Amino acid sequence: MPQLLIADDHPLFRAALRGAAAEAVADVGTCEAASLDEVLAILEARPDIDLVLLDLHMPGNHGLAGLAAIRAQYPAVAVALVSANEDPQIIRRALDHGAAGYIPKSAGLEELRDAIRTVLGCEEWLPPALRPAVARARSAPGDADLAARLASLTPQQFRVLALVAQGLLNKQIADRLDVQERTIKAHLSAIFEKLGARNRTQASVILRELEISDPARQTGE
Amino acid sequence: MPQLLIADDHPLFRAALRGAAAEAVADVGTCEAASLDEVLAILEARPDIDLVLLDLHMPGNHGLAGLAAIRAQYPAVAVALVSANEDPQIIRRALDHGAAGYIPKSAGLEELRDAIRTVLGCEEWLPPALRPAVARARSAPGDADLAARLASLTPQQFRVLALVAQGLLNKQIADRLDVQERTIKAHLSAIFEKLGARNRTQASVILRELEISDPARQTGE
DNA sequence: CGGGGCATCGTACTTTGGTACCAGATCGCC
DNA sequence: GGCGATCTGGTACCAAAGTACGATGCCCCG
Repeated sequence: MPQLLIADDHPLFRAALRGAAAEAVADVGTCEAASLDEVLAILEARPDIDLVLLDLHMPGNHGLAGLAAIRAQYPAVAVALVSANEDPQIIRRALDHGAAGYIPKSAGLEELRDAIRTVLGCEEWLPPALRPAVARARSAPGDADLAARLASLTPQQFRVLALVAQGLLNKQIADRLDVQERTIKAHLSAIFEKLGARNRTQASVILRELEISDPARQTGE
Repeated sequence: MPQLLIADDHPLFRAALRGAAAEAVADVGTCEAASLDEVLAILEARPDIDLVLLDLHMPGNHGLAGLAAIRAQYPAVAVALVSANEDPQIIRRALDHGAAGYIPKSAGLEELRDAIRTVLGCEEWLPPALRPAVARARSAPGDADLAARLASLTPQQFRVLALVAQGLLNKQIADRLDVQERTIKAHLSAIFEKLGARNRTQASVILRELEISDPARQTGE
């Protein structure tokens, strides 16, 4: 019985996704989250989750940071993004960062069902209308590389990086994760090595590059 | 003779703004820039600039960072933002951060002329259609505070902060600004004090909060 | 002319960050 | 069982960051 986590801050839209999932797959279990923190907490508590439907823009998740966090901490979980944005460049970036699918909020019920079924079957799904454009879209320079670097982080390393990017001291991070400061230092050395950074500030910059994904540049002008 | 700096990465739109400015004010001098770096270079070279028309989204300037940079480094220069985004919340934030006006790209020639005249006369200008909505919009919590803190930075301190946020070492920043490392440390202590940060990473986080202002998030859902 | 803000730099010190080299424990997998 | 990856930690050392006293000169403004 496949387990689905629906992450969106709009209750109505969550209900719509839940309905589509129930119609798409027999005996599907669903749970819901309204913020990125909730998503990570649920994933931690329930290792049986197979798929996350993740809103690109929800509290705690601006851009691709949430996707990268889930991919790094729970590599076995598939993530399909849900967003109003239909820019092929953004979709390209999402796929580069390991998204299993990309569902526009403008999708109809039929498309929604198809998408959920496909992604649960471990296949990639894109809106049919956008497939050619996405195929044409070039990956952002260095973006695939960035994705590979971030994906190479172990779950614990990703948590450390996230706390570093908030400006915490090593000691504070150690307390938060319930380990010794020495261990944090070990993780950080590995993180710098993998990301090609030379100090914590540069590593923070790299992580924050995911948070921008600036749709306005392409669509807003 | 008022001096105007037009900052937009689209040559056609620069031409339109230049034309409107010429019609709006007799004997106006204009120059142009296509990136934030150019803007700052021109402001450095020409202290006679009175007003900058600044695109919200141009190379090197994603969001309000460019506005804050100009306000901190050249407090005497007025800055009017130009953007396709018409979200009252964003406009509110821009005003909180010291913008002299906000010109939507959908504005007609008549509005454009009016806007340039008004702002050059040291008065605030907003698109008439949006004035009530902006007046109603509450400032983002802590945003006015953030603006005050950033505005209290001296020009040199702002440059130091910008370099810190890129992950540079104190020594590298010192070389870049052609001073001793000790001086950078002095600036950083002052910056931490003003921003309420306790280390360089936290200061970077504060600076990067300006880079968001993501139109698609508010309008696209 | 005095005061204040700004920028510059000096010495000495403490704290934090980061590296080098190392090793035990666990777990999944071939 | 053996292998590799991950997480954990220990000692030691050096570099960088940040603080605490200080100081000089400049420029603007009342």
